[in-house]
Amino acid sequence: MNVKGSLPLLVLDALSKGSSYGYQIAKAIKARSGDVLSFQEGTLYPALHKLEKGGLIEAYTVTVDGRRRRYYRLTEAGARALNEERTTWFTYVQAVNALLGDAQ
Amino acid sequence: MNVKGSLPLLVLDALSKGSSYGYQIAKAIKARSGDVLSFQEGTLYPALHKLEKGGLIEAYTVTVDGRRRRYYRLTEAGARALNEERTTWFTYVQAVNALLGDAQ
DNA sequence: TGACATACATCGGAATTCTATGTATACTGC
DNA sequence: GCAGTATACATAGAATTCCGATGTATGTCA
Repeated sequence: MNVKGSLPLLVLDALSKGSSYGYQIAKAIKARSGDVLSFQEGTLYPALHKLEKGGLIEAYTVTVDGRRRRYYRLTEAGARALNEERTTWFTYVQAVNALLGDAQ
Repeated sequence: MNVKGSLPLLVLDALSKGSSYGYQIAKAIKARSGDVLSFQEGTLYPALHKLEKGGLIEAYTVTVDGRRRRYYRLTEAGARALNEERTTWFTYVQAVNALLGDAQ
């Protein structure tokens, strides 16, 4: 299950903890969320390309054991966007929880 | 701003507090959330039709002051769906917040 | 009479995600 | 040696969700 719109936030957050690459980001989000969050490759790679085009992340290629990895790191603009998206997220969640009676 | 996917939950929740109609539901969600949540009519009405087709809500028409209102009430299936969606929502939010470090 | 609010509805487009598929390499077990 | 699985990237097509625009119609207030 995924709420549409939260992937960029999760990717930016993941990269704020250190550079990483698509396959690893996907595994990390899935594992660290106890399988609650699980984005498919067909979702993740286009999202990474879009963030790169928007200048929020930048890429460099590394070959490890014959396999090519496309590492991404957060740009300054990406760090700012992360802060904004975090704020937006918490504001939204708080609003929904208030309507739901916040019974949890 | 809206996180896609949360509208059915918000509509079912609104109707769990009493029967209402589209225009009023939209106003209520917007007002009660302090303008944080705001769904347009082009979004809300199709969503109501879909929930009705799915048997989660049922409609009856009332005319007040010459204006027709299409009231909706929650069905039993709708009440069950609301409980499920609430649980799903809180599970999802908890997972995202955990990844974000829950700094709020 | 004109502006605004109420109340419904649909159409077209944009954005996001999933499923499926394809390419290529490395490792493990048989 | 070969099959299966994991790693690692990518794209195409379809479904879903939402918004903006537009349309219809009525009531109220200045």
